[in-house]
Amino acid sequence: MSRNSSAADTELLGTGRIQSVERALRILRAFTEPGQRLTVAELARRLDVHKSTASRLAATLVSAGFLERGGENDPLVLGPQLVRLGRLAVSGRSLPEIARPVMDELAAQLGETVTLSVPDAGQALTIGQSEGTFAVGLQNWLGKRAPLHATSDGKVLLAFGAATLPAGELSARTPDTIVDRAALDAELAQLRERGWGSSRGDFELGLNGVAAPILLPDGTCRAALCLSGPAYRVRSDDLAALAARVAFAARRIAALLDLAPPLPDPQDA
Amino acid sequence: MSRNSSAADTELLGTGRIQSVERALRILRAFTEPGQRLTVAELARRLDVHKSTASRLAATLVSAGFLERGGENDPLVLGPQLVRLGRLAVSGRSLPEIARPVMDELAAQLGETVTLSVPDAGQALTIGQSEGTFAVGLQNWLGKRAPLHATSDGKVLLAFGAATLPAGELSARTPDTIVDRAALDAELAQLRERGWGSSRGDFELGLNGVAAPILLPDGTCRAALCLSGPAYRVRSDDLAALAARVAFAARRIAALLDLAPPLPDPQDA
DNA sequence: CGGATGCGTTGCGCATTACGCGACGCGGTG
DNA sequence: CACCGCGTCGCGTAATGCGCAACGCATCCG
Repeated sequence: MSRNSSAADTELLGTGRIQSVERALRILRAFTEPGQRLTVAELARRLDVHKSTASRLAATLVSAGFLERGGENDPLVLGPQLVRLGRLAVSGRSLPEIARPVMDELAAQLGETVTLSVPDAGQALTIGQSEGTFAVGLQNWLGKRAPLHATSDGKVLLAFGAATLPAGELSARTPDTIVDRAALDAELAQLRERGWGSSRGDFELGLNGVAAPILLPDGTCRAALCLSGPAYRVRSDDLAALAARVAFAARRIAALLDLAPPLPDPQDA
Repeated sequence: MSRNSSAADTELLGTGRIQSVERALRILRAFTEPGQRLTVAELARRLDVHKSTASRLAATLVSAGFLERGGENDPLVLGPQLVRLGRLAVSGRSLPEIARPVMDELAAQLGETVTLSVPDAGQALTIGQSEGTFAVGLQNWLGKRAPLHATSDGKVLLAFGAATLPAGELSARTPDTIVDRAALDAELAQLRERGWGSSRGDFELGLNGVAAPILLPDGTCRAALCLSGPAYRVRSDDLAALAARVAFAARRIAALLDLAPPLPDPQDA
């Protein structure tokens, strides 16, 4: 019998991996949209296996709570067990790991590169980056630092008290960099008011960006989520609209962070 | 060969379920604590299979991103794929489903019954319930309604604007029920201030409760999370401490809710 | 009304595949 | 250095999961 001899089965399974399990997991991974419903036949097509195989895989996943069906037959949705495990999986993961899926989604939707920064040694340290879809875009900035007063994310970190400006002169990266502390304070006040920060060529000419804070429930700022791209795509007129999307994603990440620890220490009443 | 002939394998697999997949999923379900790390040998023991089998199952789960290992070998933790799927799984689930795991955890920790209520027709409708561990406790209240002014969750819904009191006299469920509207308003104001509500025998003599709001990011109140029990266990002196736990769990649920929809509608810049 | 299409499930029989076994390499401990 | 426990890897076997096809059930349409 040739069984499932179809070409290379997408990714030929390496040493010591179990076929049926890989297929089951590929069923789970087939879900990409929230609230998505997939039929057995559809899954069979995607996995390139027989209906019956997909049916049995699905039945197994359902009985373990990883999938769920609305009625007796037909629609498959992600199950409650995944809610539980998702909650657990978030714990013990670092901020960039938690933020990654959301950042990827945002970068894919808007096409521009998204970065995640935290304060470090008086600068903004980039600890996460999701590439956009354009050929022209932000270089790899992971692990690099940028001045707080000349970037959108740096300004956010300043405005929300996550970072403080080192003493001394404010260096001028470009002619448009804000070097006057009073002017900077005014911009930070406005930033705090509207909830997001921007940068228009003040770090590098032709580079624009918007950033929003990732706020913990107690109001402290944990990091800044930033979207940047060339000024001819990330236009000044669009900054507000983009900022809304970035701020939304930032709140989503904050919500994920809030899930991290379980309920508080076990001391009863 | 007897293969894995060990007794009944916990739950004997029904019709058309796939053994290896079930085992793989049982590995995932073995994780119950946040940040938990399990070794291959430990998993083999729990599943009652040979080390090599557990190793192969784990390898498959790792290669699909459902598990992850710190170093080359050794520690297994839940993987990033579960973070992604957990986020998706939350979407399209109803509030009680989302809240369930958190409520169960709280009920198990404190021993008392936890309920979830939303406003409905001028009353508080209970849409979720996790039983406590004591023999004496709240009866099944699912689907039932209670007056807004005489319960802790009802007061929360009132105070946070999720519900409005129907016109007319406030009925006295017990001698301790607040029937004076001015007195009620005063209590609601205080409730809003401190963030949680209580009820001491004003719904039923001997029954105490504390409740906290489940607040959406925009500040609106979606539901109330309530813990209740007999007054000799849920003592007046302990209400504040209990309320802190309930409020914490409520915020956790709110965070889960905030994950529900994906990023906003696809309209680009 | 009934043939046709597409869905999901179940029984069957075969051989693929996943299993248990044991060997090996490693790291920590007495 | 022997010992233990860990994780992985070949091997050979047979148990198991697969494809096949038949069935029941909806929906659609001539």
